[in-house]
Amino acid sequence: MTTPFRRRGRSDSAEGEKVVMQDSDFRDALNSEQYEAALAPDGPVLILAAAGTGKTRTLVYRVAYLTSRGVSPGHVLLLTFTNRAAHEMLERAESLVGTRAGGWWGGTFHHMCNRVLRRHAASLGYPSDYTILDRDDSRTLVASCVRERKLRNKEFPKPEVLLSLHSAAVNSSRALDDALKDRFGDVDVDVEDIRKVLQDYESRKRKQNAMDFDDLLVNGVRLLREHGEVQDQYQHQFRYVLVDEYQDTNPIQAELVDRLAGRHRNLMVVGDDFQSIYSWRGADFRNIMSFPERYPDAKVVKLETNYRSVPEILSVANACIAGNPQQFQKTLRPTRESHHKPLVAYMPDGAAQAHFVVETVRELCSEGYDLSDIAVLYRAHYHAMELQMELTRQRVAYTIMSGLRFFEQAHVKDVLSLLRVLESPSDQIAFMRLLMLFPGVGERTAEKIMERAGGKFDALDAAARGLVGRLLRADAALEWNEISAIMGRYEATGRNAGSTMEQFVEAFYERHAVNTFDNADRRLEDIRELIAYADKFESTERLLSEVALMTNLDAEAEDVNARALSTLRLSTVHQAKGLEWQAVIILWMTEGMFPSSRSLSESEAAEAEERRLFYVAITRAKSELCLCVPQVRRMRDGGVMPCQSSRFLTELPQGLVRTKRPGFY
DNA sequence: GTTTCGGTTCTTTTT
DNA sequence: GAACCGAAAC
Repeated sequence: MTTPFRRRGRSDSAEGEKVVMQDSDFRDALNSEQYEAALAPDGPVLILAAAGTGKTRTLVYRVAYLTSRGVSPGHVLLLTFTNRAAHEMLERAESLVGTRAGGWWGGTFHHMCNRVLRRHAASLGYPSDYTILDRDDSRTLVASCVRERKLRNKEFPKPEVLLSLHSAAVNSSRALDDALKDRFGDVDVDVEDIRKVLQDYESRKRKQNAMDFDDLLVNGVRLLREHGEVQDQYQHQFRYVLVDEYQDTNPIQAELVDRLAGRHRNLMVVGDDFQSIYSWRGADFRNIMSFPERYPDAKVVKLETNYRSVPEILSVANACIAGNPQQFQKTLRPTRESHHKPLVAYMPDGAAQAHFVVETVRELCSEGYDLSDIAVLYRAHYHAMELQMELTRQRVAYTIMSGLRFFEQAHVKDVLSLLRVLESPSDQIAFMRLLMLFPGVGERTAEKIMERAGGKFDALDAAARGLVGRLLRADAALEWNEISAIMGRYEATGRNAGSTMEQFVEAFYERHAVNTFDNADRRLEDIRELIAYADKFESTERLLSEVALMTNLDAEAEDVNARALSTLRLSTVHQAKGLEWQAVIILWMTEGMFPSSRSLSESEAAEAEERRLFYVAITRAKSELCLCVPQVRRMRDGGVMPCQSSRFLTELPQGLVRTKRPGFY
């Protein structure tokens, strides 16, 4: 699908030079639906883009269109949910238009807020060098609040639960009570204690000048709401606001968008209510449903022509989603030639499923597909454990979009904690983490040391470092002194993150890792990568905030690798959103697994969301789709649990799929 | 009183 | 794998 002007954008245009695009360029590159959307006049626009209908393409051409009309890049804001989506969009737009990077404002909601808050933090009473807490940091902090209030009996909810309650309340701007009621119903919980702990959490974040992911959004909106002059500034700046995956916005994000676009009202939102799969983190697809009411003059364009999948796959997708209530009606219209029907394979158990997948992958390869054309998708990471072992045994190369993100791994966080301490004296979480690396220091001792240091630790202050050394036991103090020397040199090296981490690893962490982890080699390899990565940043502070927000970085890096190295791709359905493969295999299409029984028990609306998730999974496939249904689950204790076919399969009309029963003898 | 170690259990989805 | 728990070790 190379277009003439994309090549022109790459080769003919010098830096910053604009490529003039004419109406015929757009007509040639877009179908009539896409054309109508991309060249829509000013004002609010809602694009309902069903799966595989060229949504990104349309947005990219919208940006090109604006540019060709002389809109300066600095006046365009492009919001997406993932870093990957942002990169893809900006890259494609750049290659089309020929403008060099750095023009448009583009990125995730969290990035956008961070960028704005760094500039205006003072208005909200934060210093501009606030730290960002990732999920693990937040958990640690909540756990510490619980411990402090001596609530550690079994009845009290775990930190994760407390956080998700808090987040649910914050993201949908509701009272904690409502969130509690949703979660626990009439189960007896101590509301007061929960409230107190969460208040402690809030005040400790403030004291440490830290924001968690939710704070970035909440404070971003608060800044605009409470400071008219700041809101004015950005409303003027962003003459055009484009939002991708609008169906996944939560109320805070929707407010942010409304405010930013409030002046010029050139707001284009793109989404597909069928693909709304993030309600558990506050996303509300009613945002997209009610867009035409909130913007009565909105132009609505539907993209329904599907370029991705063969008709047989689209029939299954259309049938699967038809039963969901309250959605915009859209039907995927195929453009591709007819192919064979999707396959439903019944096998005895998980082991047979793993075998079957390997076999199927080999067959597909012998039919001419490359390994990188194939993906295995599943509802939850643990569904793929057995398959991972089988792939390793059979030497099939695969990359996994893992559940544990690169920057959340213990060893990476350990090394980064040194930088965090150096950059912000009030970062208690990082200081505690650093202390606990030393022998004989656990939670209690670390807390005591921090108290003695006055709740702060200025790593650039030799006296403060000396004090900590004296509070450690002898063997730990020896090691501390070496680290102390490295901290002392930090300023002199020009605050060089890479070399500081390098020294830290050499003087201390390498030994520590070997003694702590059985796979120290691999972890140290990660750290070397981290050190190399750090060199790309102009300052340590930039590195740290990027790291907190780019938890997905490895997935992106791996994405490139997988394509280059030709490996099979394993991924959750959530992480596969926005991607496509020639062949898709979906695991564990059984009741309890997909739909997940856990999520069904959470809320009434869960079944509809699981069905949308299944829809997302199916619509990733271009030509081949295979659904696996193991008949039993073997439990750890040796027990056997019979599995029923997923309701998403049994409710399909007759005749849409082929069936097969491999592995039965 | 704390830390550390070994064994056991259970895995949703993410910025 | 990692989080949790109980018991041994410091």
